[in-house]
Amino acid sequence: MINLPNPTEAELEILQILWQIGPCSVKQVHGLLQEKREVGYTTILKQLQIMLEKKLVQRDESARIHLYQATISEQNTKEKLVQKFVINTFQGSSHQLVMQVLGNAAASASELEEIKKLISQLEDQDPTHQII
Amino acid sequence: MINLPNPTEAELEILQILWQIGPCSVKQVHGLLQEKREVGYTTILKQLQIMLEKKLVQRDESARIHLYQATISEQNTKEKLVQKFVINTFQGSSHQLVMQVLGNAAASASELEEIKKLISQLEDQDPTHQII
DNA sequence: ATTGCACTACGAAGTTAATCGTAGATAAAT
DNA sequence: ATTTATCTACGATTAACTTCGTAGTGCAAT
Repeated sequence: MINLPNPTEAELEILQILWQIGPCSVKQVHGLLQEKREVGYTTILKQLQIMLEKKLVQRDESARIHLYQATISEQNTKEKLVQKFVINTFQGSSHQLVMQVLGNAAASASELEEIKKLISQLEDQDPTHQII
Repeated sequence: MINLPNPTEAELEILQILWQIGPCSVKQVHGLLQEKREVGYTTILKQLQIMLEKKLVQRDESARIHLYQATISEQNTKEKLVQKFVINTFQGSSHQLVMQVLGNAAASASELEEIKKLISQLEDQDPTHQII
């Protein structure tokens, strides 16, 4: 379990697709991205090749059309990205980040409900188990 | 009120200092950063000059030692950075981000208390005022 | 078998970020 | 007035990201 580099912005965009859909051909990935923005086919091909070098994805070459799939998990990757973001932007205080998000881009009632539920669960745990 | 570019990582590091301390000389900024990591004096000087071009900071040149201060507010800047991060990483769902942070890097009891208080306030507002 | 299509490989260019060295200018100290 | 220390200005370098064009390869269809 070596530590792979965090994905870049463009790489993350591709990973989101792979996480959602599963193993994909270049054509598939390109097709889905194309719906959002103009981008060349070989651009995506090259990105996937680079991601392969970085071991962010692996590929099945058994068929002529290679299939790519993510080697890093969505959950774990996002955790790391959040962690880095919190350090850069909020000097490590994830609490500050939460307050920011809740305060400004608030949530709908049902979403607040969900968050409250999660907080209750957290409070039921060992209260000395402070992670922040 | 033109829209300035988001600060880069290195720029944000400097801005945090300016926000915290107020107007600073290059020497001051460098001194504080030096406590955290090895970095050359002219690196910081150059950064501040670039940030000046980008209008992220302004400077007082009346004395020989120039004093730099942020032109963009901490609150507004962080809002934009969070927004961009949420789009890139959580496809725009800030709710997902909050759940992630609360779930993984949980908070201390007092911090959860604070968050709960904020949620109550939000719930007391017009419930149709959904922003997410 | 030949032609055409779809896919991969590879190289190259354009950008932006980040870092630092050298040189020049100003003030302070002798 | 020289020398020394402190700042600023500017250029150059390096590395990473992103993008795409061209070329080559192999399958498929005539």
